[in-house]
Amino acid sequence: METRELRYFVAVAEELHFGRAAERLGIAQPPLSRAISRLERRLGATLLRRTSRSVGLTEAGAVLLREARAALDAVEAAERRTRRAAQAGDGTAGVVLATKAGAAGELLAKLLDAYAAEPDAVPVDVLLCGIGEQERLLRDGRADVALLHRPFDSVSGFDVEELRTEGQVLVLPGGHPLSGRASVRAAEVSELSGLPLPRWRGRDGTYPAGPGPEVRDHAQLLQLIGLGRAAAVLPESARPHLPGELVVVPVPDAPMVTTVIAWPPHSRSRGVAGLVRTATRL
Amino acid sequence: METRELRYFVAVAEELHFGRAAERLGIAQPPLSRAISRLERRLGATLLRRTSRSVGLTEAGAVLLREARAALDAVEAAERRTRRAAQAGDGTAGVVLATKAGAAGELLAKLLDAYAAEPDAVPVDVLLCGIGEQERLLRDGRADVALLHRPFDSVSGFDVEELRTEGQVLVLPGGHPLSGRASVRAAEVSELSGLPLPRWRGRDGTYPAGPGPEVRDHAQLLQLIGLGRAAAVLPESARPHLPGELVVVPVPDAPMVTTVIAWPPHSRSRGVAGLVRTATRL
DNA sequence: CGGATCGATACCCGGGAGGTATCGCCGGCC
DNA sequence: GGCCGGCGATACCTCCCGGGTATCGATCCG
Repeated sequence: METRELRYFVAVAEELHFGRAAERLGIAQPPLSRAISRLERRLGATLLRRTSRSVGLTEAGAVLLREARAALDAVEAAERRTRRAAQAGDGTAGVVLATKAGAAGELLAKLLDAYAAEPDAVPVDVLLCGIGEQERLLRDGRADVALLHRPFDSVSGFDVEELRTEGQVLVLPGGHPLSGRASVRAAEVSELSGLPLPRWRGRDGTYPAGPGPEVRDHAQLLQLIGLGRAAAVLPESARPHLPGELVVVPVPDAPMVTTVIAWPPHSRSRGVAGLVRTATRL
Repeated sequence: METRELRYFVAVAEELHFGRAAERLGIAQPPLSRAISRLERRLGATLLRRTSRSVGLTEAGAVLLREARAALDAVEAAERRTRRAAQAGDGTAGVVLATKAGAAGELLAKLLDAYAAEPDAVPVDVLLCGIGEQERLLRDGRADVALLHRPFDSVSGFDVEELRTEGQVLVLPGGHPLSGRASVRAAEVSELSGLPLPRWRGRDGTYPAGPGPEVRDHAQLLQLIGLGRAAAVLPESARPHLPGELVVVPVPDAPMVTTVIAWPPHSRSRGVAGLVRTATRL
């Protein structure tokens, strides 16, 4: 199977419409039809169920869609990482580290400082990204290593080292009834009088249904809390970055948050290895 | 990048010789040269350093070799899993479970029994394989799920659920001086009088250097122990399968062995999901 | 210095990727 | 019910590129 065929198939499987898929691919519809037929013939499998009014995935097609996405990510990653390795001169190929904007601030600073002091350090590019974006970057090669937060981020398919585990705290606008409490139970948080929890943007760009304001990053969230329009449960380490007018109450029975450093399993380049070693010794 | 180009590059990078690589690929040498040049031009990277007498990898070439292998595995897996999903009729696509021959016997039996009793069970093909082979099978799509033993098998890049943790025991021929002992320390094992530990075959087909017989599977090993030519440290669960003339002594300070069920992160098909669910409930 | 080895280059051929035109099927609509 | 419009498949053409053979040029070796 050639990657072109996989790209074609993914386009059709996502659009469920040959015409639109062809347009998206920048080719005409007939070559696309032919390519898919040939793919089906070579695989000995029916991938799409077509009536002349609609297109649907078969069981085998659904399998190929999942697998093809993973394979295309891997190919794309190969291309990107090679390009990067080439353009930085031999030996000094930099490393791209992805991290959530507005989280893990002082840990990141300590890591970068400590690593820069290592004898064999290579340049590190830091990529600040939105919620849930790191997984994607790591998979398609735009990043080489990432700081993730379990259980929020999926680490599935990556090698990880745990760096730190911490509890969570409830962040409230000043003057809220709960703001004087020494601690709050998780159950109480879900029924906060008048203060809805925010809805984070999912990795597909949509928001889950329900009440609460739609939120894309920490800055937005903190502003909303300051305005008395929301409350949120965040890892303890967010505390130093909070503006003074917000109040913090520990939530002892909220799930623990573990910060991990993650990298694709096969890519133990010198830069990644050094960064991971430094991080675990922090 | 097309998979053909990746295959070509991997062949040359492994052989470090255009002629042999071309032969291995079943094409002539000139098209191969051209294909590699074009790949380099498109990537804007020098992948190979050629003198007319020898070929060597550049930094970027080494990166591409690692990444290309992973990408080709993913493409191959996509192809194989799709073929399998297609040939079993819709909905009842079977699952291939890889496990080490001669290990995890009764756990496997219990798992298969329990899963077969589930209402939505699909057929399970069991693939008995050699040491370290499961990782490969899982990566290139010949298997969908595997039973692995940490820390012996690498689980890097897979999703896992832990099933059982157990200690290890020393297996000796009857009549050996240590055979009467209630337990042995790990340090003592490495200096067993006259009984070398076996050398397992690595995943590349070679054996590590050192004394001790070369061993490929458990049957061979047990026979050698019976002949008084070797001793071995094995997980406790191997005990019921041992022939009567062998003696077993616990090694309390040997590393614990964890049996895990592992699967590729993106492939949570119905069959795999069910199998994993059953396994964790065992 | 001549031969052997090996990658690059030159040149040719055929298949396949891509395009346009058109067909056949089907659902909806007046 | 018949006509139209949307959509995927088919037919047919073109041209690029993957693959082949012949040969060159460099380098190492005897």
